[in-house]
Amino acid sequence: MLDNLLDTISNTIQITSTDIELCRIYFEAIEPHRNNILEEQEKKPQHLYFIVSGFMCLFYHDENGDEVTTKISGSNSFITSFLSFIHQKNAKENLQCITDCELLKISHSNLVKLIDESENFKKFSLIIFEEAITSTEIRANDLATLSAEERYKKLIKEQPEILQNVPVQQIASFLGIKPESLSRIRRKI
Amino acid sequence: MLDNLLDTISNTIQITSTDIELCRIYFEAIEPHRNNILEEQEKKPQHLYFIVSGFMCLFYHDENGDEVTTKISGSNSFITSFLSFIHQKNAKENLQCITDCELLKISHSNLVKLIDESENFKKFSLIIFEEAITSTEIRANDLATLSAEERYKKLIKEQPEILQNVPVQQIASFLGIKPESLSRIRRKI
DNA sequence: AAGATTACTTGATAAATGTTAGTTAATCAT
DNA sequence: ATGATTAACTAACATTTATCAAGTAATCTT
Repeated sequence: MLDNLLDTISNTIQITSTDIELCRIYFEAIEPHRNNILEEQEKKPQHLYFIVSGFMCLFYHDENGDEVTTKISGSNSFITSFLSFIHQKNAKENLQCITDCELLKISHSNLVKLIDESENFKKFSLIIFEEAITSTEIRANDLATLSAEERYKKLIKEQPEILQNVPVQQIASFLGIKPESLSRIRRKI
Repeated sequence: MLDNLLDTISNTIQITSTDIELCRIYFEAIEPHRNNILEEQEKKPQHLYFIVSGFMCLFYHDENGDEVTTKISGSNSFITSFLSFIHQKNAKENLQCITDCELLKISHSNLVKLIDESENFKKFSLIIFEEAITSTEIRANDLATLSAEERYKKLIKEQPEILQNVPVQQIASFLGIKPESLSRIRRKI
């Protein structure tokens, strides 16, 4: 499991054998099942998660109690309520497993230690958070400028695995449309 | 002009007379005219701006060359291409004056100094950046869950001054709709 | 395995938004 | 000030998306 993490990290930055040892110490492997909620809305996010295998999402309940999916991630990516995690404030979203997952998690305090002990991880964690923020900006701009169909096509192109692994309802919510509309778009294409 | 800045800061954190002195040193007053572009797409953002009076926006040119407005701000708020500014990378947006403006600007290197010399400003700048990110998240969620009319009503409620000061085209772009649709919504309400 | 529940699809219709084009109003340049 | 350009509004029509209701498929529970 750790190998996936190390591979992903080394795709972005150079890491030393000490860094590898630090990962071994600070990351913990867990294998939660489908539908498990690992972090909750209105609570401080405890961990940053690396997805070795499986799919996870962030969602919140709106005024009507409906679930709104704000992020969907698959293998070899990091996920948490990023901004809330960084500042250790209450999260606005729940973090949930969409499928059974193999994860590596690190607590906020251990991440602080890790960053403290390794300049490489300092750099790397900045990149992760930066990417998370950038992807939110891109989501906003896509919602503002693309039609539902264009957003769906873009999703297929960029993360095709999502189609086989994530329920239509969640994909629709993430795309900002109703499940019925997504059904229609899928049939048409 | 500095008073507006100091008032705004002290709404959020406690500041000392030393802090006030630091502001005097590091912030520079400028009065750019309507339509002036202060920071450009594909270049490193040079400054963080505090709007004493006037309105500013961030926009980018999409594939078709159309302008997409991603942020509109008025008096007593901070604006720049936040993420790019923080990491001193090329901006994805232009920063433009919508009206004639009175601004206070601080360069990236001076902000670093300011943060270094005052724990209060360190805290405060974190809050500014956090708010910028949060507002992007809210924009994305609004675009995903609200109708054009609901988004417009929300904008009226939260920033009514925008209506009198920002061209319809830019408001429409920010709301993710066509100017004609916004015209219709305005007439109806 | 059988029934109950939930997820997905389909169809008919309504509502919202986009498109095109023309008109009026506002702004700009000389 | 005047004509030229740009912005905003309006209307008719087209397209997209939502809503409601029903049917089928998949999953869960016992």
